[in-house]
Amino acid sequence: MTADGRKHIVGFVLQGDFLNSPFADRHTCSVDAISQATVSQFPRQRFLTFLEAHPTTLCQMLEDAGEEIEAAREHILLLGRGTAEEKLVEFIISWRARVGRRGALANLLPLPMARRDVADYLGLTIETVSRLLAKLERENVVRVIPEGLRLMGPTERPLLFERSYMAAAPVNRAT
Amino acid sequence: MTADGRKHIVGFVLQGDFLNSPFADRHTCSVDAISQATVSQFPRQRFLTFLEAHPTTLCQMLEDAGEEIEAAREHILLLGRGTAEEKLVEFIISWRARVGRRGALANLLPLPMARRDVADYLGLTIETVSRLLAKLERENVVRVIPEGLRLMGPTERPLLFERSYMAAAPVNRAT
DNA sequence: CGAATCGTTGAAAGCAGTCAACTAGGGTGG
DNA sequence: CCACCCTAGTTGACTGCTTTCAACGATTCG
Repeated sequence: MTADGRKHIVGFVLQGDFLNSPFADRHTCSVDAISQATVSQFPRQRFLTFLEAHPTTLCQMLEDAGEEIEAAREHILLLGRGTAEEKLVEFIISWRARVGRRGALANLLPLPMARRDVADYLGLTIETVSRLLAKLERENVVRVIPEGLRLMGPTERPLLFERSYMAAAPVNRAT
Repeated sequence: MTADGRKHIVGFVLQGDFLNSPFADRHTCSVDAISQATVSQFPRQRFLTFLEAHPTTLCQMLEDAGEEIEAAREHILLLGRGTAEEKLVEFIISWRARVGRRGALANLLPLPMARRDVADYLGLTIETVSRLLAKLERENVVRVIPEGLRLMGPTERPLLFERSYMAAAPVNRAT
């Protein structure tokens, strides 16, 4: 949250996700549970000692961190350059990709979080989210049900932000 | 970049910064040099072997990654919830904090990047950036000069987004 | 039943984007 | 040397998307 009360949600956590870095000297986010949750807590020093002795695990964590950075950049691109509708659609698609891995029914997408949370995650207002969901429903893309969404079209719809990359500029190569 | 040509700049790199993760199997961003640059390239496999043998360095990289995630979240908050003016002011302040460490003159802030780059970093248009700079100049906050900005006021101005944190919701504690 | 919260919908306002014109500086070639 | 072009940057007028403000329906809980 900002000092003046504006809130932003950084992400939604699923089973097995780490909540923060073992190096951070203070928390920079708060965490709210929106459904039944079990949290495992590791004493910092013992965890660090463990990591020191298990470089493979350490590598794994670094790799995960890299993926998180990548995801954050994707989100930055979305927040900075996407329209409200693109933001919502992208959220639906990526959320489906995440919970889909966990064996949910293909066309039934649970939305355990409130509209307020979706809005705060996408940098929108709840009214805009509500309106856009209504719009997608009119276009027969989704059906809004109390527990979440029923996806009507082919769920294979590609991400709007399929990216293209420019060739990197030539650089001086050093040792 | 998005497929349809919209661009977003993830960050500006200064001396000593790493460009990407040793684990990423492909590049997800391109890099452009906006001034004289020297780039050090490490062969992946040898670098990984080196890391494996130096857990301290590995820890350091993980710590850096954590800081980068933190910075990305800060940027996400800014892009999602800030007004255009807040974005620009926050950029000026944080940019000053970064180059200031490197011994630049206190009130002279170089802006080696183009307006276009600032706009793409903040999710704005060049016109908006230009207008806001003019506005800040009218308000005697900065003076726009060809090489960058001259900061007029006290440079100690606090970040707009000084954050406040909610108490975390109680959770079940596991082993 | 009343209160509170969540979600939806409508109307109006405002901020930033789009389109366009203009200036200034730098490089190129005649 | 100057005409020309190209790019970067600035400024203005207008549009439009999202927010804001407000009212209303649905659901839950005491």
